Amino acid sequence: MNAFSITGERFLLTVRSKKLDVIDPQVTIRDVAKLAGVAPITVSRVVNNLPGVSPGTRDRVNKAIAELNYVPNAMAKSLRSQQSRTIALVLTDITNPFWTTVARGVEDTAARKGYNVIFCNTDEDLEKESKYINILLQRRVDGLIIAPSSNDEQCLLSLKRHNVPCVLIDRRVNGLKADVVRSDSREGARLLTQHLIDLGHRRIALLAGPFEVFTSRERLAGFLETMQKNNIPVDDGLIKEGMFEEDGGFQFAREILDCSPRPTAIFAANLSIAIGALRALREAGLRVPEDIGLVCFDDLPQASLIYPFLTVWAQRPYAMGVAAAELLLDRMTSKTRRHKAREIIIDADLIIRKSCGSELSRMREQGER
Amino acid sequence: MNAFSITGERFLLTVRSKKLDVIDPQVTIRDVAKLAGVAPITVSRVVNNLPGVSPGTRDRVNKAIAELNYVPNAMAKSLRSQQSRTIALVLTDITNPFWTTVARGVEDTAARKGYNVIFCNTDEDLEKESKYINILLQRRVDGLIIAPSSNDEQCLLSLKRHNVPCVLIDRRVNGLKADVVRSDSREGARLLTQHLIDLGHRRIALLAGPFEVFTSRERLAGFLETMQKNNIPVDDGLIKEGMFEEDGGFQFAREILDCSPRPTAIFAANLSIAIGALRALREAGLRVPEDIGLVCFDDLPQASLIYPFLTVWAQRPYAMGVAAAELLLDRMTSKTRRHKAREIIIDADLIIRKSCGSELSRMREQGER
DNA sequence: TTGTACGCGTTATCAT
DNA sequence: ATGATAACGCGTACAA
Repeated sequence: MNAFSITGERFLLTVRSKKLDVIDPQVTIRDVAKLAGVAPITVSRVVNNLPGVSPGTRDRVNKAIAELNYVPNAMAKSLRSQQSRTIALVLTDITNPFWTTVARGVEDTAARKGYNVIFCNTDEDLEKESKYINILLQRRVDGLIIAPSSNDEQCLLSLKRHNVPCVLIDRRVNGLKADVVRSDSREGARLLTQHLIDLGHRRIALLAGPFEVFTSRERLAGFLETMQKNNIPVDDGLIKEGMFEEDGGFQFAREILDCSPRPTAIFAANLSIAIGALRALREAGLRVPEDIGLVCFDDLPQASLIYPFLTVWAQRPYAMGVAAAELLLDRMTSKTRRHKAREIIIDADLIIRKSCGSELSRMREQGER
Repeated sequence: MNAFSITGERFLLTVRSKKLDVIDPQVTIRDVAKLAGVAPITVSRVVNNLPGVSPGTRDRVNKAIAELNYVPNAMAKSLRSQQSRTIALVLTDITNPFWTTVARGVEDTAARKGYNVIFCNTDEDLEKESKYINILLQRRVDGLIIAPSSNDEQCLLSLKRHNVPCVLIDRRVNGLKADVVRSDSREGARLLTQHLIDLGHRRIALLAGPFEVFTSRERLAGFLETMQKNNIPVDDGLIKEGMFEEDGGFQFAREILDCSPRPTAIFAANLSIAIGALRALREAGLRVPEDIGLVCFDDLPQASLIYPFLTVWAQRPYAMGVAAAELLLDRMTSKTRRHKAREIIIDADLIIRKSCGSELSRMREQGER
């Protein structure tokens, strides 16, 4: 190697590059130092705006940086500093408008504080989830926000073991003491159910999400509580457990329409399910709310326009994303990693659009009794 | 330091950790090696499933890994291997269903090949864009997929300079020779316009996106071409340039409704604009398509249900995401970085939902002439 | 104000 | 089959 030093550093550099099979030579802090005639550490000080560099030197260094198009290597920096300035967002499906908006909240917040976001879709699949977590652990993400796809705490425990700050979003995991940002699903379910009951509905179908998921159980609980409180018997045949997906909503709505007496209203556990159900209703020639009531969780910005009839429990996914990211960043930067788990409940709104029960459905129901 | 060696490595390890102010000691390949009684490189071989390790040794190493909960450090690996196994996705707004779906396509494809995805929202803001690109350059992402927010090639040139493979998605940048994955906006605009014309419309308003954006110009071009081809004069007052956002659509639609004679149809450059316009139309008490025609770019999975009246040019964002990721990964892994730029055009479909011109609007138009 | 020496956790290279 | 050594690019600790 020393033989090359006669020809100067640039040549040596090229040789090194060839060995690594890279076409463009990586310009390192050392190259800049050489060109500016200073030590690497001085360049480091300039790049990071640290004190202790004379204006003249600073200038020379900056010129060298510009000339060489030097871009600091964040990976090397991370290796040294033991922080990647990266967080991960693990959710079920970015395609769902709810998660999309959460993601935007997280990214905005992270970016503001100088963090980048890696996102992962688990599709509610535990295997994918644990695979991702493993990878993220290897990546040494500084923290992660996750919507756990089940109650299995295994994956999450491995995060704890490795001391990776973690915020659960939207869902709690039973028995796991961890930070959570969510909205009050039980309360939402209570209000939606009560709304239907107030409109005169008694036979109400629940198209639920997977009970493996906390949020889903909460919605079920809120529904049952409220039915009970109003002394309305619950027909188990009208409770369907499925994925938080459109196809399930479609399928179940169909099945439910075959029940007799037919339910006069449907409570969909989220918007996807509601949309699927809506498809089935249209197919059956039923109008909402004239012929059958429909309420659900989640909203869309354009919902008033698109679904002028749909009463919803509108969570605030953007706020949830922001809150989760802020809590996480807080955990990451706080000196002490020992702390009590926090649970942040983000407000949500009951948005009542048109009455979901009409005279018609009320009459029909009375006839059924 | 040597003083501690009497007490064994574990203690030494703890001491080091204290210095770094980390609670949980980082378990390194060396710790595993010590415990298994082998050299670090041997552990490396086991972890990476390389040959040249006897079954017995492999076993001992695996046991040590399990006991210590060793997780390889991907940053160190990256530093060494000069690849981060990370790609970036830079788009305007993940909240837009079109981009959401692109993102999903990209992530699925990347994950399949062992890459993670960092996503960034530029909001069509050049400053944000170049800031992100700079950060991603520092991060040494192995490649990036970007929807450029303008025709400014500066940011992108810096990518070229540093030899970072890059695929443009949805939009070309004039004068920049680069890989692109997009759909044929001009053709889509032609077909949508012709569709309106065939229905008898002659006064058609165009609510366009920013002409700074390639896609937007293409849609304008297709519109103009088709009008011209049909010998229909174009009223400049009926062409509005705005963002690809709902509020603009709302605003412009209002303005356009004040024109006299009022246009009989609206061509919205994307779905957000169309939704905004729809709001304005409803406010004005106009129904689609009975009172006014409306067509647009982009579709939603549920569109048939939600907008049973809306004729659209349905691009295939998922396929676009997949294609972009595949092209990018291909560029990244191909030995030779010199190549001709490729342009991949992803099919799209004209989805005609109900007639967008009715007898009513045709009659009104004739009366106007 | 500026520089030297070393270590962050891996792996390529070469030697045994 | 296994290991010693060096290097990836940067920043801390300490010295000058």
